[in-house]
Amino acid sequence: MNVFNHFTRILHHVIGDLVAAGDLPEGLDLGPVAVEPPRDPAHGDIATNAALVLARPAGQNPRAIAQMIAAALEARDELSEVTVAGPGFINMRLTQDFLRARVPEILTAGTAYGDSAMGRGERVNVEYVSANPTGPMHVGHCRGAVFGDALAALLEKAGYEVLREYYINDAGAQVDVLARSAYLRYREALGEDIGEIPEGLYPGDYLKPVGEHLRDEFGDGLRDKPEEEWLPVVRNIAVHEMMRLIKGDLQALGITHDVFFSERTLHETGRVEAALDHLKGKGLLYTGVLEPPKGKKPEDWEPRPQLLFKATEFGDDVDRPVQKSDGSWTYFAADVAYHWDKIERGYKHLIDVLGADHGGYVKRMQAAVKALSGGAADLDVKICQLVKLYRGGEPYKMSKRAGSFVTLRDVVDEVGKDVVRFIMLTRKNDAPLDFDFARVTEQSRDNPVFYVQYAHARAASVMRKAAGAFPGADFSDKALAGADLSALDAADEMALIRTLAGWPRLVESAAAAHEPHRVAFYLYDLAHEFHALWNRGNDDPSLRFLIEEDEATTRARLALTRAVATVIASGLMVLGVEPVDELN
RNA sequence: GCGCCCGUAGCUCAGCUGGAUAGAGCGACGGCCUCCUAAGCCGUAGGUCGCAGGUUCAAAUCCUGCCGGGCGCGCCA
Repeated sequence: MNVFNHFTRILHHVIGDLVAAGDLPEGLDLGPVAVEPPRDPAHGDIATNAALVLARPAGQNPRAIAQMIAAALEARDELSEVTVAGPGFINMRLTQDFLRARVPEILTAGTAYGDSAMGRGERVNVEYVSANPTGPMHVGHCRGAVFGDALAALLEKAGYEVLREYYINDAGAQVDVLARSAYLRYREALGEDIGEIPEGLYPGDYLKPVGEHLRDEFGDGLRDKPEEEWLPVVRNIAVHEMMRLIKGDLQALGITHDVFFSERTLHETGRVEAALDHLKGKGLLYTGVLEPPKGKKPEDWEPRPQLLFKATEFGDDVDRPVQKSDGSWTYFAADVAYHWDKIERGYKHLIDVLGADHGGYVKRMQAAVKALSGGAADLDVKICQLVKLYRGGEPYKMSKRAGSFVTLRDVVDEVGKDVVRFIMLTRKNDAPLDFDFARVTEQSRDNPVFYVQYAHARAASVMRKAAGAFPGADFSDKALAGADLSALDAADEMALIRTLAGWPRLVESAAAAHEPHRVAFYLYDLAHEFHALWNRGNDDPSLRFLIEEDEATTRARLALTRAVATVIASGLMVLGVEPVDELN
């Protein structure tokens, strides 16, 4: 149950009754009415601004409205206290029984606790990673990869039907470069001395196996052919091999996509022309001359008529070219076709996860989606800022030219997938992130992954001890869900339950905002509360979870412990991190 | 020059889409292990929420203008 949605419905009923009784006017907009936890817990468990936002449209004093609403709410037996505070806030306090009832709810639901129907099964297309198929993934890619994957899982938890998609940029000049680089490795595999890899080609060793693969398949059959003949063949194989590499890298991070969409197929099947025709049919394509950007005029700039999309009609700053001077389509044109394809597949909600260098791309793509769908589809573009690498506080230098860039695989091998995933989500996506190898492998308290894992492991530890202390007792979740919880009454125990009860709301708000990092922060806070409760037992043994001479109290506390572990596991599942029962 | 993002404690960052007295970690200082994992907990210190206006019952949050940083700006993807 989302407690806040529950009381939103109750509040709407109360207001409806007041309208029916003539105490409030009809036609009030309840949209701005918020039911949320007060910032200061001393104010209660639930607060609403209803009286404040209704005062003006109702033409009444906010405190007077608040009094009427509060009087009606006092009849609810979930609430132990209803007060009007300040300018007209209504503060509510939940009864202990209502809060305690969340514990069996969690134990019964298991990690499905927090699942929401908010998405109503609506389909969402999430495109992420989409790294160029020219080599293994490097660290720069892994933030977007983890972010997209966690966002997809979060949306699923919130009740959406999610498709995870990867766009393969296999049509541009860079895959021709890849092909030439692979061809060189092919000649090398045939025994030729190729010397230094020329400037402009990819120098990495990862192309050597591709060269050997080509040799094994074709012998020397490609060696004396002209480039126009071997290039398409080599390119296809090289791209395929690079995608195998990338998929392996992604798997190391625990990421799988449902659809790998090839840019090349858009060109080969005429989908680009079709999409542009579609725009042309709406009168949104024209031939025109663009102004050069002021202050940063390219040397070789010359005014040139070109085919433009009227992006300015949909909020962009300038109209955008879809055709290059040699007649081929721009990357944008293909992307227009790609997004049109998504729309035609029935997706009304599109999300693109892109790197920071694509920031300037957002408006034109949103304009295109608006134009293509006639406003029926929306596109949210999540920009992931750069990850700066450190080792022990020192910036970690990378040289792409020397081929010494850090691969995603290096990072995962060194610190583990769970650490990489969690750390990538400890910043908002649009804030830069520092990643320090030394710190995240240290397993110290400033490493949030281990902090959260430790809480989960401690919970598991208590359960192990309990089984030994009470031989024959049934401490299964099913049994604990039926436990008498009246022993749970301390302020910090109730506070912990409140936090647990906030998980469904957090799922919904994080999903609505497309912000999976909120899950990571929530788990950190939850772990902190649990650690604090745990340590209370160090000062006062009667407050420990296991009281050997009091099974009833023990059962109640174990139920709470399992509820904490369950919600942590539920959250970690969204982040794609394995909960552990022991640390080392 | 234009667009987008960012600016919150010494450092790294949250702040629940406008709520009440702005929070956490690190760093500093001081406490807590014969006892469920001290990889933990508790306390102290630290703030003109970049600056100035505006919107309203209420602004770190929304609007405008500046200041500072990042990314981008036709034939790279």
